[in-house]
Amino acid sequence: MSISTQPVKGARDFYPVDMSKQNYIYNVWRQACQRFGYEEYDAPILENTELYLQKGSQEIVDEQTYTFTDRGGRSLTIRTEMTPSVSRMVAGKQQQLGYPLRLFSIPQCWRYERMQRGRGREFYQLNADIFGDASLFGDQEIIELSDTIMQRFNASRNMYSIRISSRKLLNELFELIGLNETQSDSMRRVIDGYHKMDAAEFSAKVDALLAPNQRESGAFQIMQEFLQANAIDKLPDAVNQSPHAHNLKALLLSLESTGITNAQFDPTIIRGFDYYTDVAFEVVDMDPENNRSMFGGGRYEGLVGMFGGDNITAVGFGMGDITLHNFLDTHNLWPTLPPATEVYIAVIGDVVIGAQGIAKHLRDMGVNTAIDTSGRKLDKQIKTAEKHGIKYVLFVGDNELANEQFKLKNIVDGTEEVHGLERLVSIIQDSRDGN
RNA sequence: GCGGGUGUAGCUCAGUUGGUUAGAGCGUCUGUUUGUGGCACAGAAGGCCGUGGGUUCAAUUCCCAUCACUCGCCCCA
Repeated sequence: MSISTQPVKGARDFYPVDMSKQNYIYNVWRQACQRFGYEEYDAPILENTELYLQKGSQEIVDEQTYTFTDRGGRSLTIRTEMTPSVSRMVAGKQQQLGYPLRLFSIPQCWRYERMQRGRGREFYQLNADIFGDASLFGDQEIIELSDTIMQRFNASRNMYSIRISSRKLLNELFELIGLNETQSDSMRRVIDGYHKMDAAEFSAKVDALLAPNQRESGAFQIMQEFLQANAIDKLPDAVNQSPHAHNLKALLLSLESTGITNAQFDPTIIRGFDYYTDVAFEVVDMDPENNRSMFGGGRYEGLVGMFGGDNITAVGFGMGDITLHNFLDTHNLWPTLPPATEVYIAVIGDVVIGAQGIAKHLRDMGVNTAIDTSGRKLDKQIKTAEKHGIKYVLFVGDNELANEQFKLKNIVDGTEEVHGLERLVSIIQDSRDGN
């Protein structure tokens, strides 16, 4: 019985080809965030389990996390998301950090999920947040950053849609029709599944959670009217003039004025996380084959305050790499990602030491260079270069070393050129931005 | 938690209505080619047919169990 070559269930191996895709994603994320003035941070992958137990979410910790007891008897949990950690960090140095504080990170996270398409257990998730800016401009900026990232992945506006809602508006509505805490929770769940049910099922579920007097006072009609509002100006009269509705209108207007034409009000946006308190949004893939919510975020006002000290409002979003992979796959948006190695030196005969000198020379001139010291036959050396996707092979033998003229072969188009090293380096440099 | 599918060569998969030495393509290695890959030709290596049990003269094939992988539903802080 031999040891399995498979990674742990739900975990991922990144061979070089996969890693270059990951790095492409990380680079787009990082550059977009930095362009908006966000600073990178990181936190440990392990946290005290209590960090995730704040909302009485024992069940979630038990069933969907990697939790274990360490040698010191502490209960630790591998992070399932970054928001609790970053809130902890901000709370820990809240007097020293300047506000508004813009932070981003690309953490590896783990959830003990049941496996299915588009859902592994290990994932990487961009997290970007603004702390200490309560204005609507913060919400706007976070959504604009999300959108910019989609644009940088070469998505066009008909490929995705930004759906925006407001917890506070929803709560106002619940209050208006007289729902208590329990009823509100149930109602949120019904709304969350609104698109998956037909009218009869919906009315049955709503009826089930309403008290008779609420039913008579027209609560059902108001809910229905609200959920059918596919634009912000179609809200029911009852909440149409509320300050939260005004905020949403202002937000949508300002987004549109920055060119984001694919943002719209969507009353069914709930977000699974219950720490969101106000504006919440989701970015949805419009492809009929992959029509699903990809990522989202919103404002959360209570997390930093949990650690004692002052509360600090925050707005942010999280974007996972797996759903992004699906998006780039279905819309065919992956660019060609050449390997970092630019030149592969094929050694002819017994001149490895001389060839190493050439390799050093190339490296000193800024060319990423690998050398074949295997002593294998020339055709095998070329084949290895091809297999690794390396564009150029440089041949080094006795003659070349003697007269300092080298043959550079372009494996992609088969052309060959013989020059001195300086000239060859400039050819390589010229080809970098081209193909 | 519920339901479906699949386990045969490094990879993708055939196949055996139960019967001697188990098949293909791709890949790998060798050679044609002792200084030039992709094409072609010739050859080679590589399999407890997932694991355990049962039926049988005989099981990779049929039956049961088990494990692994996989897809969908539920869930998704």
